[in-house]
This record gives sequence, structure tokens and C-alpha cells, in this order.
Amino acid sequence: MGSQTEENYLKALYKLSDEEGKISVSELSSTLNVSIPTANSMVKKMDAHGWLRYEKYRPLTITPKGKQVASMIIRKHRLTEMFLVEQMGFSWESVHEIAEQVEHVNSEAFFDRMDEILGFPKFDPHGSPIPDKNGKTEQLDLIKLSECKMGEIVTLSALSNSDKNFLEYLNSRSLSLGVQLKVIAKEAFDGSITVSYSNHDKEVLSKKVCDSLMVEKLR
Amino acid sequence: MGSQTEENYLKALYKLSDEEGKISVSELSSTLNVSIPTANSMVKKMDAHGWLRYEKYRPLTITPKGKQVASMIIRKHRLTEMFLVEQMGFSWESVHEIAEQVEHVNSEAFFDRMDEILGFPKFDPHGSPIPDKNGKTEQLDLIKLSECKMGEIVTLSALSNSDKNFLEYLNSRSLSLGVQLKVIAKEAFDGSITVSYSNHDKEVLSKKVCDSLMVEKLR
DNA sequence: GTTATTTGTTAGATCAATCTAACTTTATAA
DNA sequence: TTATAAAGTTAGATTGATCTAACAAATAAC
Repeated sequence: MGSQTEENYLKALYKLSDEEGKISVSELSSTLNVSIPTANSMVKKMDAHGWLRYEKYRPLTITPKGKQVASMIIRKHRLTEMFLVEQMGFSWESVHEIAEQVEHVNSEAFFDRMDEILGFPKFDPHGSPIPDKNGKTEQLDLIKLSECKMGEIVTLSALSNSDKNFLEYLNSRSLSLGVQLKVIAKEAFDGSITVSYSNHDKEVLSKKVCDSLMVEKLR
Repeated sequence: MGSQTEENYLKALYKLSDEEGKISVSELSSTLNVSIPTANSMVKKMDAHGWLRYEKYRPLTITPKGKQVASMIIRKHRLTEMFLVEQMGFSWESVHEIAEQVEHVNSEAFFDRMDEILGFPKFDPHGSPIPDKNGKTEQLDLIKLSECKMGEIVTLSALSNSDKNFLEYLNSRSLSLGVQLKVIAKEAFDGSITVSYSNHDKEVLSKKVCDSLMVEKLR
């Protein structure tokens, strides 16, 4: 393993490369709130660990080994979040900060036990997939709510953003995973969508919100 | 809060001062497996935090503030151990290493929730008292088994040593907290004691073992 | 296709936590 | 009570993670 710092860099690297393939040092530095030179020097260490490929002035690419190590950290993070919600009664908006610390605990048994107690969950409280012990995740076929058409009925299955503010916004609208949404209107000029669900029959959601709601089409 | 390193120094300081009142830099250094100069420089920082009183060449004394901070770390450690045993099914010999890491998590809510789920336990799995949110602990009137007289019947209530090897030794003899022990013989020359308990009717325990078993006299 | 802007790199400093070597003070023991 | 041993201190080096300032390369803009 690496240090906690290195683990945080690797996690950021993993997420950025998932989103964009190629990663720049400056993206990494801004994600981690460190200066560019700091990220630059850390990147060289991670190259030495074999977690990424680094060449001067070229974009970074994560290696299979880096992905493997990263997925184990993400596994620990997401299992912790799930445990906090399911076994300890925390709400989905309060678990991230705790999991951010607990994920660095070095004990396979600890996380395997969580996994077992939870019944080997495939997704965390925000709908993100939990890697299994081999780093494998279950991939659902999700699309953004913003891409849905009028009249479609979908299930809210994951969030592509789990900021506290956003989660609190969803709470205030009684939006949680598993809720069935029906698209009853789409505004072309601002991309906002009106949905009905549960006992809400006309809720207007902005484009920004709809971009962060990942849904599954009903078959 | 201080860094994890500082927290570990403070914990060691607290335990040593509990045992002996005055603490020397060298005791601290050997407890933490660092060199004497390292402990020396750290001690100056802890003095700056107001956790201890430091004067050149004089023994160290922990301050009330230091005790308070230390007891909160110990609270987190012992709650974690208890949670691991009671809620997650770990055995008492495997929880220390995990708790040693989890204790540094910075989240009151996390530990308060453990406390609540456990029903506000007063003692950890090794019988050590768990400080409450104000740092208060329940003090039992315990003596070493080695100090007991022939014929006495006592309850095993705590361990003054929780090394893995010792715990495994106790497991192998089916000795656990709450067991009632009857002293059926005492050897003067080596301090060993023969006890009976549960379905063991003649178990010989060395002086060293008896010194680590803290028992409560039955009234 | 030069120039300007953004991005990346190097150099050098700082801070925390550690070490070893050299020296000083306190405690122990002859 | 002085000599020796043990404990404590200071100085100076190292490593990891960070920073700013100065410079270099790649990309974008005209």
C-alpha cells in the first residue's frame, strides 16, 4: 500500500480517468486542492509505484495495476458508506466524510466483515457500484434523466454527484433511489424537466439536477 | 485535535502516567518505538498544545487538558473494540489492531452512534473502562488474581494486558470475562495458582498470568 | 505560422516526523 | 564523594508532502 496521501491521489486519478480517459496534472491538482507542482511530484512517485504512466508534458494514463489498487480503496469507501447507512442509521448525505477517513483503514477482515454483514451489496447508498474483492463491479445501463423523452417512466438508480447540498436538495423533494419518475414535460430553452413521482405530481427539476440523476428505463 | 502521531504520543503518555504518575522521555520513546530525541522533540510540541508540562531534565506530567484529550481518544478506541466484537463478530484478540486505526477517525457522530447502538457500554471487550463523553469512567474494585487467597471465589472482570498471545492463551483455557474462579491452591515458591471454573476443575496459572487477570471478589 | 495563453517542470524553501552522533545533566554506585 | 552509567538535550541530516517563484513546452488564437 501507499500512504493515505497517495491513496487519495490514486482515487482521484481513477475517477478522472473513468470520466475522461486521459488526465492532466492540473486536473489532478485542482481535484485534490494542491498546487500543480505538488501534484507533479506526486505523479512521479505514483509512476514509480507502477500506478500510472508518466512522461514529461504528456497526459497521464492509469495502469491496470493502478486501477486495481484504486478499486480496492473505492471498495472500502463504498462498503463503509453502505455500512453507515444500513447498519448504523446514518443518512446518505452524512456518510461521505466519515467514509473518506475509514477507507484508509488497513484491514481486509474489517471490510470483508462489513461486506458479509451487508449481504455483499452491489451498490452504495448513492447508487455507485461497489467493487468486489477482485475489483469487479456490476454495470447497470443508466442514462441521465436529462436525456429522457416526454412520457417516459424511469427508476432513479444512481447519482453522478453526491455533494451534500445536492443530497439535501433531493431530501427536500423526497427523491431517493428506487423512486419511479414519469417525465411529464420538457422545456427546450433551459433543459428543465417536470416529473411526477410518489405523491408529487408536478415537480420541476433544472437541467443541472437532471444531469446528476441517473435513471434506468423500465422494460 | 493533533495529528495521528500526536494522538498516539498522548495515549501512551496517558497510560504511562496512569501507571506511574511521572513519565520519563525514555519510557515514552520505548513505548512508541521511536528514538529518545524523537520523543524529546515531540514532547515539546505537546507542551505547546498544553497537554503536558515540560521542563528540561525533569519528569513529564500530563495536564488535565491532556488527560481530557487522551480520554476522548481512548473512548474512541474502546468503543470501536466493543463495536467490532459485539456488532461485527470479531474475537477479542483481533480487535486491537483495527481499533488502533479507527480511533483516529474524526467524527463525533460516528462514535456516538456506536455508543448508542451498543447501549452505552461501560467496559470494552478486555474489561477496560470506556470513558463517557465527559471523560468519566466507572471504576470497579478489582485486584490481581495473584493477590487472592486460597479458597476465594472471584469473577474475572478485566485484563491488565491484552497482548494477542495472552488472549490466545486465555482462549485455549476457555477463560473469558465473567467466569467465576475458585482459588484451590497457591504455590509459594513460584506464585502460581491452581483454579477451578466452569468445567475446568484443576487449571494451573503462572504468576505472570495471575498478575494480568483482574478479578472482583464476590460479596 | 507567429504570438499569447495555458499547462507542465524545476529549483528551492518549509514543516512534521524521524534518525544518528555528540554532548550535558542527573542518578547510581564504588 | 567522585567516577561511571543512564537519561536527556542539541545539532544536523533525511524523507514525505506541501508551497512559491521562475522557467519551458504545448496548445490555442489571431
